[in-house]
Amino acid sequence: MVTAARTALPDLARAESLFHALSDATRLAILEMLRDRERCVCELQDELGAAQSRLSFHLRVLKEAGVVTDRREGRWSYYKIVPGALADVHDLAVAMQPHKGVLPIRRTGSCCR
Amino acid sequence: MVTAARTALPDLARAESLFHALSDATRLAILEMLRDRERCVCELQDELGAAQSRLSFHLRVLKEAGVVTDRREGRWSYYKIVPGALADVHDLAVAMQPHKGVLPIRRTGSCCR
DNA sequence: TCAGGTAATCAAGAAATGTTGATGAGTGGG
DNA sequence: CCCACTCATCAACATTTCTTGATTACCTGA
Repeated sequence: MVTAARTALPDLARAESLFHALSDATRLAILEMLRDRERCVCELQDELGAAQSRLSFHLRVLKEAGVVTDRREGRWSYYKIVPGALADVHDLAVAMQPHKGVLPIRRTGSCCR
Repeated sequence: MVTAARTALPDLARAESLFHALSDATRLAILEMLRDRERCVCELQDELGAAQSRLSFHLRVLKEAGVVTDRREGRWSYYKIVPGALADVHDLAVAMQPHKGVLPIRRTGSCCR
């Protein structure tokens, strides 16, 4: 659990869920397919060779993390990337960079306690 | 599993492991602490109020993902962020951005198959 | 209205991940 | 040499995540 305290990460839960959404091969493959245009589930199904319920599961994870949105059209659901989501990932990576001005290593006899 | 095919992600496994390393609150808290300077395990332990074996577990995940490195000094192990790792995250986020030139939605009667 | 196509949801099981407490290895002070 | 300290590793368990197959709901064309 870890209590947040003050942190450079504006929203810890958001970071967790974003990174988790991107931490799976199936989901990365989906995103790769969505990079040029939106797709319906059955297209993803065909190209990725994955079961429909499996795609539904992963699409849900992506959607709940705000990485994709869906749009219903007739029988089909079209999914596309939310560009801002990847911008957020980008920003998080920047925010997590170690500070440039490297502090001198503390040389206090004992390490802690 | 999902067969890779050609993908914009240079190394899918690397992306998976990087994002997975960042998808946990404890690990993000550790990274937050390592942002200004390196730390020994017991410092992390004290500040985060986490059991030692738990920190060891998470530090290993971060290390195997190439996000941190460790350095032994006497009894202590000091961990610090590998700056290039976050640069990689940054680059991945950029590489995954949807294409700017949005292709027209295909209007071919049937969706797929 | 009915049949077939598309996709979300569910339950059950499998697999991966995280937590805890215990043990053991290496280090260094006394 | 001994003891306390730091830390990695381990086994056992708890929890979460993923996969699969079945069911359900909805839409559309005939």
